[in-house]
Amino acid sequence: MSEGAKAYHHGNLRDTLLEAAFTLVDSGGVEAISMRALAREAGVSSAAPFRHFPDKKVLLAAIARKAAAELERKLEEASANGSDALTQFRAMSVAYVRFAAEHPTLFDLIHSTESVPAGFLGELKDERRLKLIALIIEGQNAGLIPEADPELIALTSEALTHGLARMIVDRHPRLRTLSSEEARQLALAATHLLQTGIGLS
Amino acid sequence: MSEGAKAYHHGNLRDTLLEAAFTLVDSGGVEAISMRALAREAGVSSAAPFRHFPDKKVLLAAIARKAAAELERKLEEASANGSDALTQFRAMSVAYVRFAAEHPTLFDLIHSTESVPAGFLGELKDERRLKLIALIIEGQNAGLIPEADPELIALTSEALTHGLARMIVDRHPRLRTLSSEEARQLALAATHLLQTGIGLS
DNA sequence: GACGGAAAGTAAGCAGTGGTAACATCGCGC
DNA sequence: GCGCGATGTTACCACTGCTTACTTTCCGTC
Repeated sequence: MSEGAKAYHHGNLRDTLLEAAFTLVDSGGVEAISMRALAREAGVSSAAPFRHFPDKKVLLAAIARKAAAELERKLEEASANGSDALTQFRAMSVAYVRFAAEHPTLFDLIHSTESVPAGFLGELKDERRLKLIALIIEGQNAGLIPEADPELIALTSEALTHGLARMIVDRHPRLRTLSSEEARQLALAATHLLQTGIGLS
Repeated sequence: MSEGAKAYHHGNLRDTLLEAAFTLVDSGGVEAISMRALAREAGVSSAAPFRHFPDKKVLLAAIARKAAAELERKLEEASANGSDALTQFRAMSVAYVRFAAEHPTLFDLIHSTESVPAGFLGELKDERRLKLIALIIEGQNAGLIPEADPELIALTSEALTHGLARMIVDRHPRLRTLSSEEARQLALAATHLLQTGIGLS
């Protein structure tokens, strides 16, 4: 097709829409997007998007999926740099909180019930949980982590990091206006506290 | 006004709307309500609600406020039964997670950024944080809690319980379909783990 | 008790939304 | 080269939040 004349068919509308929606959600939240606005921006009629996404929820799910993949990539990347199991474990916690601080609306979307038909994303989280448990066991075998129920340790640690992340996203009074570097420090301090224990009986 | 004839003025539209909206959100989430539907249900014209709530966000904020008050009441109630500071501290954590498990959409609304102009609710959370810190110091004075930075302990504990609550609300693969009794047990186990520590250096 | 303004309701309408149906056009495989 | 499925388009529907202009009621003041 020629450059100047706009073709009847867009070419790769699906990707264009997804990309635009992704950055819009990242910067302005879910409420910032509408099918029609996306269509307008892509220079296409308002019904066109529905050829690629049966309804809005499916679009949101696709965005969530993309965001989750991105998060997973960063977790992967973070843990890859660690030598021993414990360091990897910590690095993943920090990366998780950091992602939430840097992309709050995407983080929110990933976990919003509506957008997820409990399929792909659930599996992703499940996979990560298994990796976490594997890391813990590895750490236990290496004598770095004492013998407690790995599942409970994983769950508690997940809860702590997820909680920190959520408190940041939810603008907890103590944590609002937090840089990602501060988020890193906080995550480290909290996980350290978890690891050493408060010391109660 | 007579009983049978419907009066021009509703009488207490504001409360009626708020109540209806509250239970609707509780059972079906934020998306389940619309100004017009509420008006219809109250037997009133679609413009009437705007006499009492300037816009939808204000309505949602009012609901969030009500839900937050309810949550606070339950926390109060839970801690009132405890004898020592530590027991009260634990009871509050459990009550918090329990509320999330029982009223996920309300819990979500309370923390959703949109609905809250960072005023009343922020103060509530702040107040609770102060009470938590006070409890910790009290526990430290009584020899129940060792001498670590009370603020950090409070924040970590808050993160843990908030994280558990959120994981339940967000339908974490491991925690979906969780009864409120199971939520109680989990909260206890996790806080116990936090308190005794995993034991890492 | 009349009365006048504020409070609380109404009808009508606007712009915008998600979504559907019927029709148009393109491009690829036979 | 043609036919069909994928991908567009236009026109529409029901619905939403919200506003404007008008009406009715209540309630305090004289």
